[in-house]
Amino acid sequence: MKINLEEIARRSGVSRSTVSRVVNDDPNVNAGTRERVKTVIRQLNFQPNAAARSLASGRTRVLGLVIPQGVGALFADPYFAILIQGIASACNAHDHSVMLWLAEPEYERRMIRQLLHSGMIDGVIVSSMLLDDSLVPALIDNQKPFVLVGRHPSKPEVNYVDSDNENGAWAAVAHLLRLGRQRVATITGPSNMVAGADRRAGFVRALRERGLALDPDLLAEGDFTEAGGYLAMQRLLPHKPDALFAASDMMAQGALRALREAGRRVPEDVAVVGFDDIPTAARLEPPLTTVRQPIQRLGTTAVELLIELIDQPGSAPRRVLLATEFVIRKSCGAN
Amino acid sequence: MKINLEEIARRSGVSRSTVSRVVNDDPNVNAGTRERVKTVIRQLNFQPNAAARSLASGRTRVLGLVIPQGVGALFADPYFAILIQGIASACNAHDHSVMLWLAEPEYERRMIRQLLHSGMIDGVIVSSMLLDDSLVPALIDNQKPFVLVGRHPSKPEVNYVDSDNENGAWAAVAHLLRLGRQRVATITGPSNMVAGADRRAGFVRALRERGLALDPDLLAEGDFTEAGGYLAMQRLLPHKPDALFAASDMMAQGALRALREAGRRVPEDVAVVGFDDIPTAARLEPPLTTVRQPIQRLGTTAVELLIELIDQPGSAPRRVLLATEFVIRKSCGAN
DNA sequence: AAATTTCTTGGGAGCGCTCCCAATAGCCGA
DNA sequence: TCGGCTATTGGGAGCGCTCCCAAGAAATTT
Repeated sequence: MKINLEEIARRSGVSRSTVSRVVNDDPNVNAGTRERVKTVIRQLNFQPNAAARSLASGRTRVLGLVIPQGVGALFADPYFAILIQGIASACNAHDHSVMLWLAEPEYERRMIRQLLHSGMIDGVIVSSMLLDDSLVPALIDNQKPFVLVGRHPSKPEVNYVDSDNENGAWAAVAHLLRLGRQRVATITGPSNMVAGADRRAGFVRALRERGLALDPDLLAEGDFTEAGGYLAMQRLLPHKPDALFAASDMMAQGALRALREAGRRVPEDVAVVGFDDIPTAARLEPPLTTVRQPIQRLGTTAVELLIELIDQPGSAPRRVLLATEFVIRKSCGAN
Repeated sequence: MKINLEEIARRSGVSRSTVSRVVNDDPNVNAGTRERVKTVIRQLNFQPNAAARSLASGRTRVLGLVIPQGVGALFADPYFAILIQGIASACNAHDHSVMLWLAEPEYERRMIRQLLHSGMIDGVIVSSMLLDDSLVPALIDNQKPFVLVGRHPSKPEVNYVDSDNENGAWAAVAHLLRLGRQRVATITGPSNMVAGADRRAGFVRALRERGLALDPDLLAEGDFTEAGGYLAMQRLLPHKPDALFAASDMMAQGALRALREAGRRVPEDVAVVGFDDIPTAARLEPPLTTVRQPIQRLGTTAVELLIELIDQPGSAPRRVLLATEFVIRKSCGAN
């Protein structure tokens, strides 16, 4: 049996319009009528048709989530899983749904067209990893509301949520220096990702504040993966660092493996600090000192920002930096 | 400027109907006309309105993906990330989209209503972990096409895709026995998940085939997490196992940690085999022998099955078991 | 040459909802 | 008692598309 507004209306002796008002919590309905209609709705388990609704209203209550596919390797990092969880959870709480788009190069053109012109979604959350993403300009040109998870360096007018990567990194490195470490090395993220650049900036600033110069031999570029961290650490080893700041826990894990193989003790010979505080960080050997970033809150905040943006188009751009937390465990040699 | 079928029709000198035919690749269009229309469509970057389309046709070309929220801990396992990737990728290839639903208990009622009655999606993929899921009966009652990722034990009529967990586990344990191990222990998954039960069944069968009885002291229940594996191993240690089959790599990782702390050498004192072949398995200490399951293909297969099911409702239920692959590394003591 | 079939096209009738305006009923104060 | 208010309700007009039927043109048959 086909059940729609009209059917509910018939069964509760009112008009389609009144049922619509009840469904949408319009206050202009008599309290008794409202109850009567609601009862019928519950009885029939009625749910208004989403397509008809968005066709008539122009809103879908669906948010798009775009995640760069990259190599599948990136997915080994729990970061995305937790982010997705935060986003989905906030969407639930705000009665929205999430549509997921993995940005695979071969589908990108179609993806952008769908995102922008099909009317499927009201706004987009972009987990922005790459600096040269063609998606952001397209979104701006087409006035599609969107929020970046991760700061965007060049366009000042975009809305974003990010962890305070620079200060987080700064705190970690400052701590290592305060402990008396002399040769602090770093494994950075890829240079084309903002998060990597920001953490590196924090590293540099901490050195500067102590009057130390940046020794290029003590800086190795990684790719946020375990394997990348392992290789980077092998490049650093000949230069005898006595401390390491790795720009992600996955890379720190790889570095620990390289150190172990080389017979260096952690933290005695080399103190190690990571970034992220992924679930396994506390269970590494030794437990990893790290900078915790609130990944889940990154997601919920992005959703809230985006929904505001959809409700009030043209409001001033908003940028949110969430504080990180320095978590001391064994690997830095001070607890 | 508002651009729709009618507008494209006007600009290319044909009717709305003809444009619709072109958009939908209907063969009944003159080749010349088709080209003309396509040119205009490309020029204006036209994308048909999704809401109108599904309102008129009753199809949305959107698949729902339901993942049990559980404790966030589950998300630390790369399994879901890879599965999502497989599903999203296959959806792209078939010109569908994915809508993501994390099954949080407090939203479950609304979720089920939306899933079933809002017409938002054409079908559902359920990453079925729990035996007693109330979603499955609801889907059956409402004739919503759906596919389970993970075998369903009780309802024979449901469609599912799964890894061949039992044979995979059997192969691993048979290998350990063939190497001459006498006291093979296992850390199982939670008893309310089918994958856990199936892997345990494979373990038992391998023992039986060698005429060995199941020693309850050598069986500990875990929860597919690293921490769970660690605790389970501690319970097993007093019973002096000389080999371990862990029902997931994450649990194997925890077990390795417990063994290391207890001063047991792997593989000399205890040979260890995991299950999954997650990206980090090869980088554990020692590299983990494991049963690789094709997680990504689980996802793509589920999508293909579901789309078939949507196109041909009422076809015979289909069940697919994908073969696993035994991957030998250091931790089992034979390579 | 007429009749039939095939190819191609156009237009009407919805799909189920929201939005707007008009209509009715009930209420107030003068 | 009457005009003007407000509270509540009903119904028409789309939103942009698909589906179906019919019509004309072109091609084929007899």
